[in-house]
Amino acid sequence: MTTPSDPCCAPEDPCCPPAAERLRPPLSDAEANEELARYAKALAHPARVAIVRLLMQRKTCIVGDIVDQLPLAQSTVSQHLKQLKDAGLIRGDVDGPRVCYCIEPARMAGFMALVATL
Amino acid sequence: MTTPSDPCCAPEDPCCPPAAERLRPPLSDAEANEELARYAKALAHPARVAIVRLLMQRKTCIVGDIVDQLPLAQSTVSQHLKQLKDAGLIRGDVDGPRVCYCIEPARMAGFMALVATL
DNA sequence: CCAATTAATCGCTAATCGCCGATATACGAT
DNA sequence: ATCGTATATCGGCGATTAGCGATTAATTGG
Repeated sequence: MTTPSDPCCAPEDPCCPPAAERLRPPLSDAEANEELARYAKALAHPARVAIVRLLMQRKTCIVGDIVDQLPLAQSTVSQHLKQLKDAGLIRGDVDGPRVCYCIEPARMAGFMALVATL
Repeated sequence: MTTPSDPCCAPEDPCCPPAAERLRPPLSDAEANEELARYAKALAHPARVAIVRLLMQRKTCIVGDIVDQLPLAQSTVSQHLKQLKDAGLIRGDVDGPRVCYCIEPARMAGFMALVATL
């Protein structure tokens, strides 16, 4: 079994390759703009930037620990997590009564690549 | 006089160093998050991404040409330009009856640097 | 099975965004 | 001085965001 202290996104589960990697059709100019805008929108709030940074630091995906790190109500943090997840930048895995979030490295790399094209 | 065809942000006016370069005090973690969020918010719309890309391509800062490139009303484009300007990513110089916008390279580099810290 | 814990979702409010047409402002040309 | 062009700003509309407390759903421990 997986160790209870590091339940999801463990080393043996690299946290990304499963389904997300599509072929990336060339991606037209307008599409690239929309995709970059979507990522940027996901990061357009300090709390969400903080969450992403937190998840980048602790490889182990945290849960309600995120709530403790932010001066916001649990429901508000949950909404921010949802936005990041909808944008594809993070992923949430259910682990018993709690949920572990972790970065989607490929998406993050895609975002950085798009920023670099500016 | 400057050539009428390339009125502002001309090579002899590098378009950035005048006033914007402050000392950049170390910038705390929370401040970095807020700054990154501000930049991201400015780019959180496809039209604004398109504007930035346009300004990066044509070194000569364009004017209402931007309006012609976008499927939006003049007033709407003006609003987007204002948001980019307020975020510090672009600069607008009055040139007679028209206004020339151009990238603020230092700010753009700052944004990319912040993204790289994620 | 029941209680406790965790996270997501549901209203709700206030604020902001995105869009537009219309109006105001600034400037050059006549 | 006036007209025309080029931008910015205003007012208004519907949609979205950000925040919260309260509630619900899921799961574990007793």
